[in-house]
Amino acid sequence: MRIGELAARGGVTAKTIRFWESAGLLSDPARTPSGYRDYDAPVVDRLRFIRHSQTAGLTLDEIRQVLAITDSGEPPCGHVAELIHQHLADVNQRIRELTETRLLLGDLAERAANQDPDDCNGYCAILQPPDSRKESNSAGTHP
Amino acid sequence: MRIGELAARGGVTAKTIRFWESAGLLSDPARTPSGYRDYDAPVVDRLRFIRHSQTAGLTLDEIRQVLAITDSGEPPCGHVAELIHQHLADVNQRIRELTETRLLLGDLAERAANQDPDDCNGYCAILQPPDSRKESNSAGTHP
DNA sequence: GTAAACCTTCCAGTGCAAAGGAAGGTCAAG
DNA sequence: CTTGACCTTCCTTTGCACTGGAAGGTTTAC
Repeated sequence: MRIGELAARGGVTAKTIRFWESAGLLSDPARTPSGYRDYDAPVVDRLRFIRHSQTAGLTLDEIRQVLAITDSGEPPCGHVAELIHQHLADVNQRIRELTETRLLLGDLAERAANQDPDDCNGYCAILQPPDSRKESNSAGTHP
Repeated sequence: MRIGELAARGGVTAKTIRFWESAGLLSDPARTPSGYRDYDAPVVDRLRFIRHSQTAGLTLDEIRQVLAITDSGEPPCGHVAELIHQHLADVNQRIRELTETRLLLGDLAERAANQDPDDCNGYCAILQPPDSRKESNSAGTHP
């Protein structure tokens, strides 16, 4: 199978396959006499594996490491479990941050709804940090 | 005040200030006779405003637009409200995605805990997509 | 008087994960 | 025989927000 068909079957572009190859996620494929890449069917599974691992939040570099261990014949379970726990922690942290951001945005949206434009002395009052709204503002650059 | 002091007061680096200036978020400051940037105290507020807007999820380009409107003397409330609602939607979407990822990772972590390395025929069984571990074929690849 | 700390401009690089395009070679159908 | 789809390598660009470094000028402290 040539790269176009593999790309279609794996749900990626040919560009992406060449890129993954150059990044060490795919080993150098066989070539036809004319130099075209010639793939076996199982490579489709490998592509799926990579995409699935991406969905789980692993970077290409981490996926590359897991694949290298897998390819060595060693079961990568310990390494993978470690990566997963690390990512679980990262994702939880990111969710916490975003939840905080959402609260902030909700507050801003509410404020935007009852904002009198005349109160925007200095910088837009909607976007002012809370601690600089309670005092009279000192910002006044108004070119 | 020179750039170093402003940086310290604004909680950013001097490099960042020059970058923001080049990106149009800060107007060209006055200069000392020797060419050093010479800032007024209110610029600290502007830095804070930028950082706070970043926390709210706005890009530098969007912040630049809001600041341009503010600097024009026009109240940017409508524009800002629109940006905020857009970002609220983005953040909610991102949280949904991450929550899904967390579920997936939790599942993977659990699987990793009771994984027999011998079951890793082919690729690491922990990271296999569910539909290739079972017979059931529910095609549901999501971004 | 000198050394350190600070400032200037300009150019290049980082990280991630590709996408875009140029210049050319190959393959199958009509 | 020609068209056009597909393939090759190599190089550049994207987006975002900086960060690093070189080469030089200025200010401040001792």
